[in-house]
Amino acid sequence: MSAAKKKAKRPTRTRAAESAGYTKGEHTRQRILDAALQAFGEASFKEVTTRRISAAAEVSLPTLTYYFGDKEGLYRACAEAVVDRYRDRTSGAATTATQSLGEPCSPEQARAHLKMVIRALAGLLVGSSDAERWVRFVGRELRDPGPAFEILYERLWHPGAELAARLIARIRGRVEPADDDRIHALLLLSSFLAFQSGRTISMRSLKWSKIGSAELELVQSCLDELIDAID
Amino acid sequence: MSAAKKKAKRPTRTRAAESAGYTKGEHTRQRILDAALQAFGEASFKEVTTRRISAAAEVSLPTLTYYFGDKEGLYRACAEAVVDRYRDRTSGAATTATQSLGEPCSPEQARAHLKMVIRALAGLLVGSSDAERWVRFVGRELRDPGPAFEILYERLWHPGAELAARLIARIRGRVEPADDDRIHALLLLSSFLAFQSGRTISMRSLKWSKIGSAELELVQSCLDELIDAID
DNA sequence: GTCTATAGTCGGATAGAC
DNA sequence: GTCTATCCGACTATAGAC
Repeated sequence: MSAAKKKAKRPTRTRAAESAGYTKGEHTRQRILDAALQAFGEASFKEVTTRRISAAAEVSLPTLTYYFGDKEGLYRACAEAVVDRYRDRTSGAATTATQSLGEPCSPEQARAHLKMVIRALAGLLVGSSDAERWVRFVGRELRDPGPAFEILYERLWHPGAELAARLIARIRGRVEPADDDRIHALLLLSSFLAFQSGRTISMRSLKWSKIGSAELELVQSCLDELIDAID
Repeated sequence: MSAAKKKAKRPTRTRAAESAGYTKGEHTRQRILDAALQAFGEASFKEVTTRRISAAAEVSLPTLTYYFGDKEGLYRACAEAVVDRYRDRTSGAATTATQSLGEPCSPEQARAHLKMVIRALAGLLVGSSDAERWVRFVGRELRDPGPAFEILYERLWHPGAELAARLIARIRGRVEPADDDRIHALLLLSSFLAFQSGRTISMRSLKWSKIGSAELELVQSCLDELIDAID
């Protein structure tokens, strides 16, 4: 509860071994982070135990403390890892779309960009198996704000939602997005998020045994229809 | 973990006092249920403590055991209470729409019915303040299946999603819903659910300080647009 | 860097009095 | 019906050896 140690005591690891690329410590740290990300994808901050994470990472309990200070520090580190990895994989479509907003852009171009952004999001979820867990992690934290809310909202959700809202505004011939555009963006992103986040129910409703690229393609064409309907 | 005591030991309360309407026990039981419903609306099964519920209901801890057997029994009782109360308040629009499916029905009639069902859902959320918590409870359980998943899926979600899918099929001139119709229904209901369930983020994105009937009206007109776009 | 051992807290459930 | 008292397991975090 002491407010001072925001960044935890993050191991110094200053001297030596930087030429080798990885110190042994960095490797351990990464294993812990992976295990934590997986765990926090499946359950909430309170539900996940540090014991479970340490077991999955095959380290002892105090090792988590050594690298991340406390449970909250580990949680925040997960959020930052998600933001980074997510950025790497969607920056393409996002920056293209963002650039297009700088110059004059026809409604149809904006529409195409919006579809592209949504497709990039969806593609992310098919390509890597753990991206599915990131979505659940992010969705949960945004619905029920916890220690990582600010990180995820400011660096992930807000930029994405704002981009979508601006594209929708352009589709409608506006420059600045109005409430109406933002609500549309919110519903669009929410439905996509909910579909992924609620895989269990989606699959059960549709009698699918998995959500592969074929299934996702169907969902995407529905989303495209929704985007085509804007205006 | 013993499979036998499905219904917990539910107090007998067989004899007498049925003419008075409520025994003292029923009143206590209800207070506990209300407190539990509120708590489970705000946090998950694991996160909520029985201690907190008993404190909120102003009874001692073993009293919960007396009425509901154990924590899971209480949780399931909450789910059943939600199903019942929800049914009471939306049966109007739902049965009207369901009946319309029995007889020949034009696409435009089906579209109007679908809008009506969505509006009934939304109205439920404005009318009573605790309905908002039911939505969070239901949404959480459906996303992350727990002890009450079957109850909520079979008696709440599935009927609703199937009704929506059938109405969408009719809008498109079909009789039996195809995958495409079901996906559309899923996205529609999900976006609505997500909007409510993620109030924090919705309000922050739109810079609203509350979600009252005026705000909900805006959301509904967006949803109407989405419904108008079907076909 | 990573461990074992343990302190201190809290949660679910039960025994048994009234 | 409702309570007080209590057991026992599981959790987070820390002390200190290696």
